Amino acid sequence: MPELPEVEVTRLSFVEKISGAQIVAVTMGKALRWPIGCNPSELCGQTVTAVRRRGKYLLVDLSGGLLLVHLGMSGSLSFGQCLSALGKHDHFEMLTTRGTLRLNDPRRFGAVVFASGETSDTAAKLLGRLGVEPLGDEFSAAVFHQALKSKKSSIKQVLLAGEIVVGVGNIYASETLFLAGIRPTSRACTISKPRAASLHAAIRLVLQTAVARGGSTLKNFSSADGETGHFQLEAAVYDRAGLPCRTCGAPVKSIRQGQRSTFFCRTCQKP
DNA sequence: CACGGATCCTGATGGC
DNA sequence: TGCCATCAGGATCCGT
Repeated sequence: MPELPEVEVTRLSFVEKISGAQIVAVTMGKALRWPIGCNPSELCGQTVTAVRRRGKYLLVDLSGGLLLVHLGMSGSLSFGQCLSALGKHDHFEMLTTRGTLRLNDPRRFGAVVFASGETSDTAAKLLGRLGVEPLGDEFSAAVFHQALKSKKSSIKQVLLAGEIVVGVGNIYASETLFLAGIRPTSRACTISKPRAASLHAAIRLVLQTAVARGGSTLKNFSSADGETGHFQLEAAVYDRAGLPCRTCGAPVKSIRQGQRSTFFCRTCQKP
């Protein structure tokens, strides 16, 4: 499931294998979030030239356009020699000369959209408002702090919105704010420069570590309970309501912000 | 225009 | 066991 690190790890898992492949057939299952925006047969004969990532979107470059793939809340991609029939939640399948790309997405919040080019209206509508890449050079502490000044809503909501920086999902929003010692309810515009710098560092550290770990999310780690050899990646606050803060022992608080759960420590995270 | 809330959909889980 | 309510890692759209 799809936080930025998992999207990136998914990309890395098949980009080399699929690049150069020619599309042979495309099959659609039930409707995803948006229509694909072309006749699937138009994809046949096109060549996959690359697979890139922008935020949580995968950009599958074709000889005659590109496919924007989003995994939503519950989507996952597989690439290989698919011999089995389409499953109940397989809603997109692309047979190529090098293997088959499949999207499995029970909740169908994901999408596969064809765009004629990266600057087309279709692509611009989906990618145009995205903030900077958290692991790229453009994401500096100074620019981050400056951007936060213009946002009146809570810092947690600002992180989730992805208009300043992409890739911080609901889990990592709580975790990075804990690492930075910032209360999730603080208005973004009130965050001082040194605190913005702490948050900037926390975002890069957490996302970098997750990518290096193969995209495994904190959620998956905590549900893989029992003897973990991966203690260092256990959530500090996420999904730990009422449990003792790992730093100070105070019970972790749970609130809701914009219909999403937020977890934090009242002692360690200052407004 | 910036913000907060409703919304898309299915499945897992917990209370009664 | 079943039935119902609630919640789930996302992001757009709509009303104020």
